[in-house]
Amino acid sequence: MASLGELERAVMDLLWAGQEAATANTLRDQLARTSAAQGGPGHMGKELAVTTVLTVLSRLEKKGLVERERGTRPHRYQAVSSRADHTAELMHEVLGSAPDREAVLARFIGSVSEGEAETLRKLLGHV
Amino acid sequence: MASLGELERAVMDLLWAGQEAATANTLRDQLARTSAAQGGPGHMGKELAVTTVLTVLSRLEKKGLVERERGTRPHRYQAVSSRADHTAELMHEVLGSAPDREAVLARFIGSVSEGEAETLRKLLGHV
DNA sequence: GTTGGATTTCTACGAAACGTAGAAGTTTGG
DNA sequence: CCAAACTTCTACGTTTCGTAGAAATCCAAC
Repeated sequence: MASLGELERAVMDLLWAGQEAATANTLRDQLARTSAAQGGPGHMGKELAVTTVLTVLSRLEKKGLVERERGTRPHRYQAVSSRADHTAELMHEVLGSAPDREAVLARFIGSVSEGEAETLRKLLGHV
Repeated sequence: MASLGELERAVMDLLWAGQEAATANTLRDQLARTSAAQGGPGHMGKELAVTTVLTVLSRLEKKGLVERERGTRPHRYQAVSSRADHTAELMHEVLGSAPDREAVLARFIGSVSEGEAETLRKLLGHV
């Protein structure tokens, strides 16, 4: 239940990018803009129905990725955890399903850039 | 296109576990046994139709996870890459989609057991 | 306090993925 | 050549996701 659809991911990207909680309407507008940016100059951003955005937000809420403030009238939505946290969690999920964790880590480390290897060394305390 | 269904994963687990390439029939029998083991003593392993297994194998082949020898008459199937390789690749996929790779790695490392941290230090050359 | 516009919830439909397998076609040992 | 084994084709039910209209709800202004 971890993977996201295309639109779900786009919404999460917006929520992760913005610091404030956002409303469905705001998100719909931002989605139009970002899709326009991706589609090129001539490609006008497609306006989704606000109900579409709300449906997606509800699904994301059910998945535990988003929470909403129900107090305010236009409900405000925000990501439950940061993108980095979420992605790291995903990585652990992927890793966790393996009986041979060490072997996986070995392969994983083996194909990491030198710069990132350096980062990792630092993060690991590197006594 | 990276995620697998339940049966697809069960098949991959068998292919990863066995060293030899396996036939659809073999896999069907093994699937019956392993599902019986999971289901408990009273739960007799459900025999899938061979065509079911073949369908799944074809789908896995299309996904690039499995290859088959077409020469032999009962085709023989095997995993394209080891589970460790595959899982590590998945981890890179998850990580790759993030613009803030370092932050993700930080979170990831932060929630790794001390034993594994030690393993990682060794793997990283630990100069 | 009623009403209209904004907002949310409910319901729904089409496409794709997956579990499942019968029907039909192909291959091969005898 | 033929039957048994094997593979491919076709198909259906379920779940997930993009998409959104219809219905219900809420609040501000009158």
